[in-house]
Amino acid sequence: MSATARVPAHDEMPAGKAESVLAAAEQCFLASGFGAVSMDAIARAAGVSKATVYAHFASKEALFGAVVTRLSERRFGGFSVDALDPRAVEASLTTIAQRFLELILSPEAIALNRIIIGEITRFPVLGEVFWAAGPERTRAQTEAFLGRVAEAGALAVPDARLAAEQFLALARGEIHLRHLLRLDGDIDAATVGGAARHTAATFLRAFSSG
Amino acid sequence: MSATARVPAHDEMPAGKAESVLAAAEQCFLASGFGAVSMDAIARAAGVSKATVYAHFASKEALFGAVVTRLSERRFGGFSVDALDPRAVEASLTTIAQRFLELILSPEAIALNRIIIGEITRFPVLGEVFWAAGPERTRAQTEAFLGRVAEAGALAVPDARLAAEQFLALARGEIHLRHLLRLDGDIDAATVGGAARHTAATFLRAFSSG
DNA sequence: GTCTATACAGTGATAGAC
DNA sequence: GTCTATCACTGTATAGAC
Repeated sequence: MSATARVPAHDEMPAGKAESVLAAAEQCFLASGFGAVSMDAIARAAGVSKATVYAHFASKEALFGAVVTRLSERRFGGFSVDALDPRAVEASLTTIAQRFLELILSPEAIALNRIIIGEITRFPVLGEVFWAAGPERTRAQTEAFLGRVAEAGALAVPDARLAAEQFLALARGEIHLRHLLRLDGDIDAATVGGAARHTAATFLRAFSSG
Repeated sequence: MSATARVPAHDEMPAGKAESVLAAAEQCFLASGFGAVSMDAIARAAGVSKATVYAHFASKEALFGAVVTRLSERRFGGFSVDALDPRAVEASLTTIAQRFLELILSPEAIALNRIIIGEITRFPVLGEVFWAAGPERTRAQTEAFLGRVAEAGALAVPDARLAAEQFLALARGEIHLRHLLRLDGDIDAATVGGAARHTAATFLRAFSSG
């Protein structure tokens, strides 16, 4: 055995060791959850010693919280439907459903959702963090869009918030739970497109102004 | 079954220690998940020694699998909508949505769902067990009911399977995820009733035969 | 701050007496 | 089958050198 220190291959970011610990912890936790990952494994993946990990994060729980919070905000922060045309109702609704499905069915989002749900008893606050970054944001965006649609007179939407919840529930369908349970493989573009069209069609029938 | 009047010393465990281990493990796993529960804690809760636990279950994993399988089937086996009238569409759909919500939002079902999702990476087969006992069963029941409704001409349902999925997705809404994330307290009868009525009303607008 | 080495508690699982 | 006592191992967290 050589005494030379092993340098991790993809440590190209000059953001310091704290960042590399955080990145390594992200990958480990997403892959295996909280309980199955040891601080040794995280330190090894980050290319630092365990003492260095503890120099930046007080405990495994604190590190987990930091990882989940950052991941939630980074993952769902980009969802926006501001640019869609409220007069092309069916096309825009189909696009919203498709973007929503691609977001929540992405491997990273599914893995994040799994570990939060699984550890919610131990980390109750993470539920609120995740909700604010994810479902709350997508719902608010959709609600605002439906408000613009109603203003344009293209649909009859007496309660935009309820309608947005129902639209997203329809889009989520049973696919989301099937992915959480590992019953379906990776996302298929055709399947997502079909689900998005079914969602928009059913929603339109229920809320058409005629 | 003997006719002799032989009174056991303790009425607490009429079904033997294997059953009491299973019952204790159910409570422990539901309360804290897989990783946070030790075999010592289960043995203590069952009132037996750890060696007795291992005399009946080969490993912690095997015990966990037995618990989850039994719980899934016991919990969701009773869901049936055979007795509902397909001509009283709105009332029957509201009842289905209400029963469905009461089932999936019950504390036991939520806790079961949590630990399965959280440990699905370690126990992939449990996803199939849970799906067959829960979502698959409720969907098949609802689909059969919608088939009878379409036969009676009360609704236009070209694809009963898709319609059943959409109906249950609408019923699940965002409440289910909020409960999984511990964001809502125990179920409120008025809230469930309201959600069930909204579900039935929206579904009826989308699938009315007129 | 970062490393090596280690303290200390807790875990799953088993041996042997009864 | 059931118990008590114990094993081998892994985990988190820390002490002390540099």
